[in-house]
Amino acid sequence: MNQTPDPRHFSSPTGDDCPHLRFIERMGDHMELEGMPRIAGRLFGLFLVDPGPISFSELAERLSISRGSISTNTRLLEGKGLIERVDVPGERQDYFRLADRPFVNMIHGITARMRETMETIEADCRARKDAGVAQSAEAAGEPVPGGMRAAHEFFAECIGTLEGLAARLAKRGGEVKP
Amino acid sequence: MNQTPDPRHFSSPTGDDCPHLRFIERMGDHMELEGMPRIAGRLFGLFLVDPGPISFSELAERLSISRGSISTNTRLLEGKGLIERVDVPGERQDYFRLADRPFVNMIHGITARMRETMETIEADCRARKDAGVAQSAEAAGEPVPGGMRAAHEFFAECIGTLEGLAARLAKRGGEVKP
DNA sequence: TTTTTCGTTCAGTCTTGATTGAACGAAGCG
DNA sequence: CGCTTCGTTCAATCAAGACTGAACGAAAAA
Repeated sequence: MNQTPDPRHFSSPTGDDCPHLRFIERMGDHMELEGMPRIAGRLFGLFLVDPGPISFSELAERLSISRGSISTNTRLLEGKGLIERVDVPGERQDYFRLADRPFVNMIHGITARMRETMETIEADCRARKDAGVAQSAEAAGEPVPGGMRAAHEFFAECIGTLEGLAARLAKRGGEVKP
Repeated sequence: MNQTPDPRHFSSPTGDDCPHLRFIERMGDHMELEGMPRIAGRLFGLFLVDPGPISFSELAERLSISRGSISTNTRLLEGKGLIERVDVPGERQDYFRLADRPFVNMIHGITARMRETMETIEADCRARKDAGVAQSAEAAGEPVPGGMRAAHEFFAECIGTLEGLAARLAKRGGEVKP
């Protein structure tokens, strides 16, 4: 089955020479790099190009993706706050559109992952202190290795900085205007 | 073969109840989440706990990892500027230690990926403009979809913010003190 | 009611990439 | 020179997860 979006709605059969399709694939690549299914990235890319409400089955057609994958990945993107499910009066199908502030929400997703990691590091540091010392040779004098402290500080700093960026983006508007 | 680090150097056979080992596994998880091999993450975690020069074969022993994987992943981390290969006089083996400013370099790696994506988006935008219009229906009035512009702006903003953070960390010291 | 059209779920397939282990060349040591 | 000990490379294995397609239940339409 064809892996590239249905070119019927665009201009090029391959997609390599159409900025729209290239952009969509690019978001797929990038998202995949970030550890997300490629299809989710392509969906997001499509919505960036065409934010208007798009029906469930039209998504499947335009991207040549099985309905199963559409269901899974739209729910994934919905959970991350990147797209929204909207009711279209008189229509039985589900419709989706780009969320209000997709990029702001994307940042929140990233910081959430970081915060989770950071908190387990904190727990490890506490456990390390509580457990006393003298269990392993190389930690005799210093309860918490400098690297662990540095890692914790790094995550804290990152989270703060990114949420600052999110707040700035949100204030400036943040939503994607067509 | 055992998947957990060799507990001989620590205190617990499972690693679940030793902050050091938990931390190492945690970094493995996090790095894997970020799309990097888990082993690379565990290596990095080990160096955060024990930054001192560690020999090639000791890495294999302590983490119960094949020499092939050590070779591959140390080179990966080296390329990312997270660890360094150091010469230990009189020793035939390769030794590694934590890089000077691992987290600063980590940020640069992230921004590099983002910049790459951003630049291809820029190219798409230019191509979209140059190609004139009137090729697809939904882009008749507006050359570049708002979502593409927003995505580009987002990446630019992210890169700027993160490099600002990197600069701040570098100035503040940035290196991990033992 | 029956029929059709939805979206979801899940078992199965398939792709991708990590990991290993053996083979190899280089380089110090005897 | 052999012999050993390195680190690298590569084919083969293995595992994780994406993706599909069919089966399913719900709900509108007829």
